[in-house]
Amino acid sequence: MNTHGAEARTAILKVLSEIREPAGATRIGVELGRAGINLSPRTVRFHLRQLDEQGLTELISPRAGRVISEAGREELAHANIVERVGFIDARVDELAYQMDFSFEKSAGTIIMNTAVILKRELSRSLAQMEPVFEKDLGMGGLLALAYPGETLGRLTIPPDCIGIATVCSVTINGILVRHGIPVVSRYGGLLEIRNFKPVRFVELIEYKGTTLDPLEAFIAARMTKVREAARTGEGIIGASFREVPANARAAVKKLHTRMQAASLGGIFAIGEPHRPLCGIPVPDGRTGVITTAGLNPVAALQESGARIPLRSLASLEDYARFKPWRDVCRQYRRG
Amino acid sequence: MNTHGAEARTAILKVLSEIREPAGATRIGVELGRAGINLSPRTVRFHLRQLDEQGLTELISPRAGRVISEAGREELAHANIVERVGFIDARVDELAYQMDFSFEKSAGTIIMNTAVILKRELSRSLAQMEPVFEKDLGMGGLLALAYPGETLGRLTIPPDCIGIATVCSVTINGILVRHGIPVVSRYGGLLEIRNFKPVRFVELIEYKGTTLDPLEAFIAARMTKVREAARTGEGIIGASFREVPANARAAVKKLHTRMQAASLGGIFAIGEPHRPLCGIPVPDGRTGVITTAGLNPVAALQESGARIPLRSLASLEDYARFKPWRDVCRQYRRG
DNA sequence: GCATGATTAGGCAACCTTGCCGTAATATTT
DNA sequence: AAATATTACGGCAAGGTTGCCTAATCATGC
Repeated sequence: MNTHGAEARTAILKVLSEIREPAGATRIGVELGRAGINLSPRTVRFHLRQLDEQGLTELISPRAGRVISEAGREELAHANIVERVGFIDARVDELAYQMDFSFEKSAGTIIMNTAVILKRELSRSLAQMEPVFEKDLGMGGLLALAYPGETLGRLTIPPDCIGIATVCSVTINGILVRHGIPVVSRYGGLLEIRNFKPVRFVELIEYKGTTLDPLEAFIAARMTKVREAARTGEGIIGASFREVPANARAAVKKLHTRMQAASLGGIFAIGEPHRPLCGIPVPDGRTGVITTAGLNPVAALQESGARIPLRSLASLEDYARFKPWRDVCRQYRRG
Repeated sequence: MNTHGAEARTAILKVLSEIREPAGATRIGVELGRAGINLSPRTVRFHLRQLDEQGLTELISPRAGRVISEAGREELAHANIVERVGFIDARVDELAYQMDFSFEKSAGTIIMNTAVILKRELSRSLAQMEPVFEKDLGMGGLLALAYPGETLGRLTIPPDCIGIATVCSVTINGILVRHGIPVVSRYGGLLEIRNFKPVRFVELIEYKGTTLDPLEAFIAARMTKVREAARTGEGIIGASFREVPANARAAVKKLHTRMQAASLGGIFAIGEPHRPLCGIPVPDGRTGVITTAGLNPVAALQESGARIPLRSLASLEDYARFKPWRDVCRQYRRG
């Protein structure tokens, strides 16, 4: 990406001003990556030196890196940066960065999706969702219900309705990132499965190029066949495609085991380094990872006819608020 | 885009092998652009000379350009190019290139979208669609119906159903391209309108990064407010965002007038060179163009409750098959 | 207090990208 | 047929991008 220089430099200034502490080229490079600007650390250093010469940045020490100078802030204020229109990838990274679930404490925040159904539909709805959890086609095995007047993130449940919260698969990003594994969320899509195994993606939308969550779109458009998938092992479910560094492959597998222990397992497949996974090519040095959509159980509901308002990547929520799906279902049957 | 060199060169070879005639750097650059690889003519020449040196291409004459050599074909066969997964932008360009409507003859093929409704719903459906055509929120004013057993592209109308064909806004691309104006289809989205004028895009999906037509997704997910838009002038309609060279701005305006004369007017707004249009930034040297979705009338139907199978970018169809919407509606009322 | 390891910076070199401009071959017009 | 216009090529130069490698600096552990 030959990022017309000046552009790269303002981006660097911006990062530096947001970090608020000295940073080196590596760190800055990572932050730039979040904004969709991919530059090697060396290139960042190249530009940093020019910024130094212009007096816009200052070298603190060859250990700490640089900070933005007063002149740099000035410059940044003048350079009117056209803000991006709010594409989903930004939100994904933001939420993944904010969540703070920890295995050690088995506590913290995770990212959730929400849906709202009518109170009188609850029994039928849980029955629809059960097989999806049973066959592990959702994101882990947790579920939360919210009653009228309660809130799920910024959503308040209206009278006669029930809020359903599922764990969003972006929670996986959050966990990986917290363990030092950078994750790129590439596509949301529809995954064909056969014998409960992934076969190929039939539709894809790139996170980078959409303001609407792809999974939300696919489910709202009723393009899934989650019920059938849960019943027969063949069908079409929501899934997303991520990329991790090839050398982090083992670490990801290990973390996945721990996630499963916390009922947060949602990794459906991990590819080989630089090998296409389910038809999706992977750049050199990276490995593809497929995660199942947290909304899959809700997709099953949608398929059964109801029109359900749903929101993926809704907000952060406390891990403690979620319960194993079996418990939720059992509890409801009793009460 | 620092296209790792070798990659650029194989891409050039591929273009050259598909063109089947001598071509210069400019021509090759345009073709590369279609594949999402943007290189300046000069850069293409740079690589061409290297290909010459490797004996993979051959200079015919400094007027005609180059051809691929036998060795070049060999090389190309070895370089296994991972084919892209079938993103929409490719289909857009393909269809735009294939259609051959001509103003002079007022005949030829155009690109259509299809939808299928129940026969008994026809009357109500036409009534729903009328205001949308009336207020010019669709793509032009043409419409075609197909009865059971007839076909629309590869779609055969089932018993008791009626097929509805509308003109796809990609037809505009086709017309512009045929008049030498290269068009880039950037986003499909939802456009907020006020007072029948475009205000801003509320959702966007990049054509380059999706396998599902964005408009199809938005309409199927019932995110439009076309009925309201037609009734009150305020609402949310399907629209797409295109880019044309800044210096073609006048030519586009002129062509739009002719399109309107052929009932194919669908350009909703043309921006200023390099100026953001409805919140979307435009690269230097280009101008933004907003076109209304051909499916907007069908979106109005969908909003009214029915669940309508629809397909955008369905196929080519003869211009003669379409009739002015007023005629279609009148004819149906009589019969 | 000193060795070790991690992190950062920057020199060097190779290569990619591109604007500008002059030259050459061919089409088109007069 | 000659003049003009068009189109393509490639030299030149400036600048972006990046891998490789070495030096400086700081935290940490012995």
